[in-house]
Amino acid sequence: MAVDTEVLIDWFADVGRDLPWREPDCSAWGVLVSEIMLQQTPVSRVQPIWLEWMARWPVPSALAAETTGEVVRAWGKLGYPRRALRLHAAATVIAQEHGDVVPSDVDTLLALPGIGAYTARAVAAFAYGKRAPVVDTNVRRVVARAVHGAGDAGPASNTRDMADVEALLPAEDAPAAKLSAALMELGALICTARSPKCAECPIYAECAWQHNGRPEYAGPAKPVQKFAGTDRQVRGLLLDVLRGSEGPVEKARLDLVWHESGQRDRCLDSLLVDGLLEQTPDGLFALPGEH
DNA sequence: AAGCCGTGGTA
DNA sequence: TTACCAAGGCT
Repeated sequence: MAVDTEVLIDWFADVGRDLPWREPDCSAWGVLVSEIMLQQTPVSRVQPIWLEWMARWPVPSALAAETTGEVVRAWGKLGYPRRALRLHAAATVIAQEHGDVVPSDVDTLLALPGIGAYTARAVAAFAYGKRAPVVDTNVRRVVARAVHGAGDAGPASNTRDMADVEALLPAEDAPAAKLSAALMELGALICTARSPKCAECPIYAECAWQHNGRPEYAGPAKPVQKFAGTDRQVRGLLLDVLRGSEGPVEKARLDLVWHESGQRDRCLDSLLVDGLLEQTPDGLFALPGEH
């Protein structure tokens, strides 16, 4: 067997990080907020913001009562600020339709904005101790190596990836949820993308990748996202002006952040369309609700 | 379903 | 320095 469930669960209990959203008294809301923030953003950058949010908005209805502009401002530089809008929208639905209680059912979670296949199951498992295949980039890499003997995971295939993990999960809810956390932690701490620490791996002896002689990744090349010069960069620069200002600003101020006017205006428009910015009646630009 | 959506750390 | 990487989701 390529994955020794009990060994992994014990390993996680031993060396798993003491992250605040893993504390036994952390609410399901706290878990949900952490999962959204952690989408594509490292733990070290999420932790301080998460602590601020929990102190300020301890329940979904508290966040829902804020303007989206204030939420975007508090999101800071975590990146992908549309996540903040979706979390605000999810909090609103939870407050209004679910009695301010984060749902525990995967399908109900999936219906909320910003919650996809990973996050829905992560909340079910980590907040409610349910058995659900939690598949993120770490787990995909661990399974690719330990189970399939490959150097890394190929392109994601939701159905197949979840079936792979499902097959590893113990039958009972509690140990299954523990294993889900352990698989993620193994990928984050040991079975990393670059320079995996195989000498410290709790399942080294059973790992199919080791048995295969640690072959290099042989799948299709993974697309590399550019950043410099993209709309993503320009949108970030524009939004950063508003995050750093008390109130609305004139367009001339925004024009300073990027030289190419066509791209600049396209990005400004897309921010308005997304609801990350608003235009005031007198033509200034502001975070939504902050004027 | 391939590409877009931020930001910063690391090798 | 460039390139890769980081608890994805949406269209």
